[in-house]
Amino acid sequence: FFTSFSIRTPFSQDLIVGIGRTTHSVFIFRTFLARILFLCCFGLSVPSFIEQTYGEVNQLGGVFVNGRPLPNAIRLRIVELAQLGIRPCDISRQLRVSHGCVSKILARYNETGSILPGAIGGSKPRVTTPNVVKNIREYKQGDPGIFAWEIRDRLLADGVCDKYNVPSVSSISRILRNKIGNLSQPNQYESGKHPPPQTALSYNHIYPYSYPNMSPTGNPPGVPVTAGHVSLSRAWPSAHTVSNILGIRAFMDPTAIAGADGYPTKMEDWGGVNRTGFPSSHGVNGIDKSAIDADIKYPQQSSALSSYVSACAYSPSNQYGVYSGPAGSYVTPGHWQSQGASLSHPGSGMTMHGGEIHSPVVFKHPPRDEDRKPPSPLSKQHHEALNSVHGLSLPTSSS
DNA sequence: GGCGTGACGGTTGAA
DNA sequence: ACTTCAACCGTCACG
Repeated sequence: FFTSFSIRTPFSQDLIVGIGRTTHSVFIFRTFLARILFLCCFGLSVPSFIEQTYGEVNQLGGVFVNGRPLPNAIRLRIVELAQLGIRPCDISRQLRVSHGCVSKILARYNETGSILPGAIGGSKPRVTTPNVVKNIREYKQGDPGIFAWEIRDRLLADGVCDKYNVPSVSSISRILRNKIGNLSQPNQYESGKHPPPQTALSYNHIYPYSYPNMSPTGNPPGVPVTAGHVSLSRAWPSAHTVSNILGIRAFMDPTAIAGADGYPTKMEDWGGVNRTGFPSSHGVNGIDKSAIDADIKYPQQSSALSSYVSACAYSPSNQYGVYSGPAGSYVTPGHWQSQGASLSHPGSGMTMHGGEIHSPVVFKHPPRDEDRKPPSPLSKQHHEALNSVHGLSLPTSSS
């Protein structure tokens, strides 16, 4: 079979050699080594070179970076072409992106109105926020014999949590064990003991961030620096307590008794834990740094895509690497800027213009029937318009 | 032949 | 500074 691979010099665009039948990392790697040798010969730094030139070629001859999202420009193009009535299979061939990817991007766009990929990496917002821990502590203080499942029920009943972000019973048990300690035991050993200074640290010693609902003292409103932090954490039972005999770490390890305030407030007071709750943290003002970064790293990208970029989850470094374009170089520097694409979202009826990268636009809208109807066959005018606008050579027959 | 879907190998970033 | 882990990615192959 044939394998396509790319050759790149630091001074030129990639040259795609051959027509791909399958991805063949060996050739990529061989080229990779050749590039390193090349650069070493010219005294260029390898690291900067490495970060720019990895990538693979798919069966269609398109270049992609495994694990990384397609550039926004390509994502935008996929949506544009779909709106012009081009079938996904034709888009796939035209842009040399796998049809699975085209399908996925279009499905996501129809659902969310955004062309952006989801948030990559990170962790789910924690459910054991300081407020939750505080309530758990109060429940435990009020009823030292309360069971974890009862606490869970009370968190729900009191509206502290909803069914989506209520901690599991095991989480509550862990909180009781590690962060609250055994409240049912009297703190008979507390008197006269002074805690290590580090136990009194507030959030901001470790998480010096400021959050909208966080007071300058590092304590969230409504979560005062209370007994759990001060008195409970400073109970140091003797080595002869049942807890110590049983080897419960919370009593032996000062760091395990940080108390509720030991939590970072970064994720506190999440309204919900579903993934769609993430976006605002990444892009409070719609198009955030991430999108801008992406544009910087993909100079071929269009500023017009901003209008497709909702404030959805999007990690700042979500896109990098080299998309030298597929073999056909369907994306060339400057092309996107110059196309002046004026595109309307089917649901929003908005018109897209270039140079509006800072405008936050959220396209979330209920899917409409006309959004999902099968595209009408391309008219000749459509073809001509598309060719003139995008510089694409579209197939004249639909299949 | 078109398309939805899941496995796969990969990246990312909070914990 | 490093590791872990669960999110995401696009490709590929299958039905």
